[in-house]
Amino acid sequence: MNSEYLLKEPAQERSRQTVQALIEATELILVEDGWDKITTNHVAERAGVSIGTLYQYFANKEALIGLLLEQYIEEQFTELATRLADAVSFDMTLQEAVPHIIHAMLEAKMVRPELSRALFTQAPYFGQVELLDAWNSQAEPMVSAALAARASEVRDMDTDMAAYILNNAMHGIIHATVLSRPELLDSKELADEICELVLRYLQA
Amino acid sequence: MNSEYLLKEPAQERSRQTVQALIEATELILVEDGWDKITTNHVAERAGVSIGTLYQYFANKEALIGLLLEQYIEEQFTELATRLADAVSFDMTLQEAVPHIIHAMLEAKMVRPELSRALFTQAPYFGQVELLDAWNSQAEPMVSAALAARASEVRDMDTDMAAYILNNAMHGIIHATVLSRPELLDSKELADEICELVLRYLQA
DNA sequence: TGTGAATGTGAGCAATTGCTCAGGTTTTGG
DNA sequence: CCAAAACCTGAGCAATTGCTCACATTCACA
Repeated sequence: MNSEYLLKEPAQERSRQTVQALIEATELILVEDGWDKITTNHVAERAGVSIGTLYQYFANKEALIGLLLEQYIEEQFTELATRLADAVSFDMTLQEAVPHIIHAMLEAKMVRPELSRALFTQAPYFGQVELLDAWNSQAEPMVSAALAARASEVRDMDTDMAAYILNNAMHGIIHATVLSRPELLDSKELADEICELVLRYLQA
Repeated sequence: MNSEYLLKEPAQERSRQTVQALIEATELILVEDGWDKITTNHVAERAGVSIGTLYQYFANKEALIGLLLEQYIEEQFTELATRLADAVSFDMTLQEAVPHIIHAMLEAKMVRPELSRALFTQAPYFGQVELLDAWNSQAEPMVSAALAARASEVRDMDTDMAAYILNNAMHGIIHATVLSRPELLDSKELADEICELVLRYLQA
């Protein structure tokens, strides 16, 4: 718990569950009924909680969605980080490491796919651009640093620009796939082709 | 005029202008005040038209946005098609043609950038996935065919898959740039790097 | 010039929204 | 045990929403 989106920190276990119930109700309504069915009254009712209680922890409707998003993005990020830590080590060659990374990213997107999809199809991006920026401001330097560290294996390049390109190209592909071709997400064909794109871009 | 989003076809010039005024008011409100300020009353008022008139041509709020989107996407598409027809011919090599195409796509995105941005940051994707699919169902076969026609210049590949990858990778980059780094849109650096990505992916 | 079709009006309704507040219940800690 | 803090309740208000309908105006054209 603890977030800029919370009006006050729940101190007891009871209230911590209340807040979580509210977030889960928000998610459920978003996934099942869509963005414009998310109303404070509706969320409170679905969470089995009074509307007054909702307003003790959330300043307004936006805060509710803000916290849901924050949690989702953090989950995605740690999900990815875990898989990377498991599968990638520095004695791998670039040709070995890239497929693992691609695979990890595709797998991360398959966690809670309904929420992934709902977020992208239903949510107005209002206020989310900053969150995407926040994601990129974490991911891009990591990629850039990784590329710099492997300078001997890749062509001479502006690693910041390359990280920007790779990051957004991959997101574009994955994003489109989640939306329109979810069945492709765990296909070897797609993963292989993304690897091709990335490796060819990097190779000397 | 004439669209599935129109409740009835405006027959006289007067009503054609009314419908256009409503669409423009919708766009103005979206760009200036944001998605959730688009209310039928508000749109009608801003268009200088009675609310009753609005409901003679549009079944509901969604139709209003639907038509705006339809017009925007068509505009983007013809914009791109024109630039491509102007700049790309078949006696160009792949290395010559690709930069022109990239340039055309970046330039197309710079038309009505405020609307581009507003659409992506403000609009719930509800009902837009189909429109993106529609775009892709036009663009992907074109790219795929172009690749097939240049089979001698590119590596052996599944041209459908390659078109899918390239299309969405490019959109991912351009999309992110419109949102967070609009000043990069007409930079040579970005265009060059995208060319590098595409050409390296295609080359034998 | 007259008549029907096309177009336009706007007060206002039924429903919904975000949110408040005065007061009740539960938990904590001394 | 008890008081203060933490937590919870839900009726209901002010504002807004999408939308209707009875009626007025303008147009095409015979």
